[in-house]
Amino acid sequence: MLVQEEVKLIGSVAKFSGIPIKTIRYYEELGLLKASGRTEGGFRLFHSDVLARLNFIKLAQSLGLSLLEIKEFLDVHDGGDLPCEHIKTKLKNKLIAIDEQIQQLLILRQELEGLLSGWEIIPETPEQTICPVIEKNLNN
Amino acid sequence: MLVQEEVKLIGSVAKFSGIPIKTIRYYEELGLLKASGRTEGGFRLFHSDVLARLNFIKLAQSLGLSLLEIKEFLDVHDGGDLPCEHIKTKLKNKLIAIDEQIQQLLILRQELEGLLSGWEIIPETPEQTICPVIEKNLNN
DNA sequence: CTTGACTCTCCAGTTAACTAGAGAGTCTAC
DNA sequence: GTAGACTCTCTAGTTAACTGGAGAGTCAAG
Repeated sequence: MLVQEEVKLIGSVAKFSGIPIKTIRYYEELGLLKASGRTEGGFRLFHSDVLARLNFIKLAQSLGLSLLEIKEFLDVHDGGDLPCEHIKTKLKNKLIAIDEQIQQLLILRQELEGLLSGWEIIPETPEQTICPVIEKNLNN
Repeated sequence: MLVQEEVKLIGSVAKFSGIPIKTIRYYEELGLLKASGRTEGGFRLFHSDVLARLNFIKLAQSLGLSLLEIKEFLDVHDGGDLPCEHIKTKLKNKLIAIDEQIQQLLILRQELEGLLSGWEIIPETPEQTICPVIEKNLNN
């Protein structure tokens, strides 16, 4: 296999992941990340699987998970002997929360689409129309 | 009709909406809310449609909109003569963002479900199994 | 007209998640 | 062996969205 133990400095990781150096260090400080080692002089060394980790963090974060929640999942991944039952419950709750979130997003989506289509109907009324909108959001 | 001009003090609004007094005042300060008036002595008076407004804020917020974004929508609702074209674009972008968010939520949902079902397979292994999980999240 | 619950403003503190800057050391390429 | 780019730690600042407390005024019931 071509799997080479590729090792990167923090700047390189930042570049590849699109996440600022400072943020990476911050994540390390929080325990979301670990450098695989240091150079003689103290520079952090990461191997490239940290990129996947950072991606996961980004994804999870974009979905509204806090860094703390994310850390919990990652800690489990890292094979600590954590209270599995506890985590499992959390996972289940998260699943439910996600379902709710999806439902509400669908609702909002529909509303916004309604508003937009309402707008589209009047294609070129120069400057007269005052946006009639959003009312709908308030009637439920 | 039975529409009575019901007027509430802030404490009552807080109670009905489940939103703390301080937060309501904070929202007013940000311009998300307006009191319909004040008593002689300076107590805020709200009529009850503020509850719908607060609900909308809560919903939108739970979906990841910032108070600023929410304010923009509410401002339009309140009939200011705002740059409609601009808001329209924002709305469209928000729609797209919501779609993406839904997609990613579905992905994460699936992943989490996979993890959970993996767990469920082993119903009663006393204390031996170390959670094998989340790995999947890191392999993409 | 007093008491107790409620509200006011103002100011300061909190949490999460960064972000900026100083001052100093490290690495590498010439 | 030095210049320029990179990295280090440490401290402190920032933004969003609250939250808490002090000190004082208001309201409604008895």
